[in-house]
Amino acid sequence: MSDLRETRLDKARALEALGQSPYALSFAPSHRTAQLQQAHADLAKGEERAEAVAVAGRLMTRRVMGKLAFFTLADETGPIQLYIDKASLETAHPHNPDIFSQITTLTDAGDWIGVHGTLKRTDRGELSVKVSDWQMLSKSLQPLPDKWHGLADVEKRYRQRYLDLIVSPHTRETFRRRALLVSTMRRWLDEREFLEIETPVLQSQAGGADARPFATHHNTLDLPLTLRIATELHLKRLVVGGFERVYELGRIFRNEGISTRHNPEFTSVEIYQAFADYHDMMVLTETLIATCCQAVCGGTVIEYQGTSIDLTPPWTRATMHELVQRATGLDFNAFSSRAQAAAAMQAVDLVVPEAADSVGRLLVEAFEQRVESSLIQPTFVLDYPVENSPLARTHRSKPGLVERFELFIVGRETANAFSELIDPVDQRRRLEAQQERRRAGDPEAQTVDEDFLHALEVGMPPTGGLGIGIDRLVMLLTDSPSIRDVIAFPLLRPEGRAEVGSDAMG
RNA sequence: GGGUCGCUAGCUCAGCGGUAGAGCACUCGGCUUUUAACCGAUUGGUCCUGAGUUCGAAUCUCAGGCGACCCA
Repeated sequence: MSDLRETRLDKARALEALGQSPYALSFAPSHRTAQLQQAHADLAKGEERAEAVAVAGRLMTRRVMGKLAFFTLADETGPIQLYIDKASLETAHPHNPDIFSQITTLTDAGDWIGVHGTLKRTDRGELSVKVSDWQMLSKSLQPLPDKWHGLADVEKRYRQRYLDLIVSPHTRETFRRRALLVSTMRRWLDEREFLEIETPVLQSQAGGADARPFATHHNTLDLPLTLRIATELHLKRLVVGGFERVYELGRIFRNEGISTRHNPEFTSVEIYQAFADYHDMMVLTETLIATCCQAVCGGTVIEYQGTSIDLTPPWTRATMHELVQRATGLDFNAFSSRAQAAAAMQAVDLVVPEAADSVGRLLVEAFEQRVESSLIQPTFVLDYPVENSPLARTHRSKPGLVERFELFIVGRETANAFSELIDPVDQRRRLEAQQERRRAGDPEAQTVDEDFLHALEVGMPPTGGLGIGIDRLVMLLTDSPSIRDVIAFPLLRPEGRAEVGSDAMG
């Protein structure tokens, strides 16, 4: 409503007329509110303490009653009450008899203000700053959302996240936890001598995952480019170069659908450790995630959407074959042809998609249909079919499989790791098979990256590699049902307002 | 891509074929211990957009927009 805005602009002009800018340059708080609450917890009801303090924050509520007013001021650490007494304010400002009416009429909920004063715990027990002076720091021209109900409109919470953050403590806590998780993870890796090295986001050839990329273009070079869909192939080049422990925690872009578990840009960490295999990476994964959980949640047993999740290592390890057999009764080791596997699947009411053109791919289908969503407690699923995993090393003892695991928690894929494929000849064969699938019409199949293959020919040590989806981990540790709850600014369709072109239809 | 639901005042919502409503916020008046302050008065609308049905549409129908959830 422009009336509300106009009223507030009038107040800003009134401040200027008084010689006070509605947009201050700076302010020097002596404390944050949480410090004061803690330091003066011993102050008794009705008592005052003459310590001079300065606090700054956003006005959240205002209660004016004649010659006394109570405001709630919140800084990032939380709220504190302002006790504004007309008589004592006037005593402190003998040359400005209007100071009380100025602070009560020129401020609104949403303004940033700074105050000086002393401490007082009111008769009702609320620690307050008894205000002796005040200053507008930034005049707000827009009303805050409903102070009691907050922002219920989910769309508005995502589109105007700043409002959501102002009124929703839970949202603020989610992003604090996200930051803590990321910093804990980096510290843990840094302490173990993993080097974080940044690899290119803009690439002439996207690789390292089965996914469709975003396309863009470099003008000066007149070069088509894509945004990365994984960091894998470049981090492996760094291992070839002699860095034995590397990682990168950063943004990945995949041109795919949007859902409660998918955002087109998301954050992953990929970690590579020379001389390690996928068993080592399992230990690393459960230790790292348990460490982060401990730091973020204060323990390793947490609640997610009403279900208790125990992240205390060690976690369950089971092969995909075992899990599928347990869930369906089908032993995929016994099938010698796709037709045989497909018939067996149909006999137990499993869907057999055309695109799943091998026993291995059907095994993955059966897993996704009957097992995945039931893996609530953390579970390492081991030993995937080779045709689904072109960058993983073939299994040391099981033909047709690779040394790969995926980690599932609350039915969601949360991490993915291999004993990396370092044999350049085998790698070329696998990528060429992918290229063939791509030609046959699979837009997610991988391409042959000649420079990557050259790097492998130069020589890569045996290496364990791991990728963890940070957003899904944050969802788990913040009890968030949607990925949009853990991404500050999730991708949304632009709000469509009546377009000029549509008028022509009238 | 399919299905279900939603969109009404700045915010939270009611109204479901017959004058557009409430609480909070805003504005004005009162109030020196409030904390969802209270009491009184006022103000505030492209009922998401467009078309249709109807004497009459926020309400019914169709199309579109945006979103949420479920399914693929």
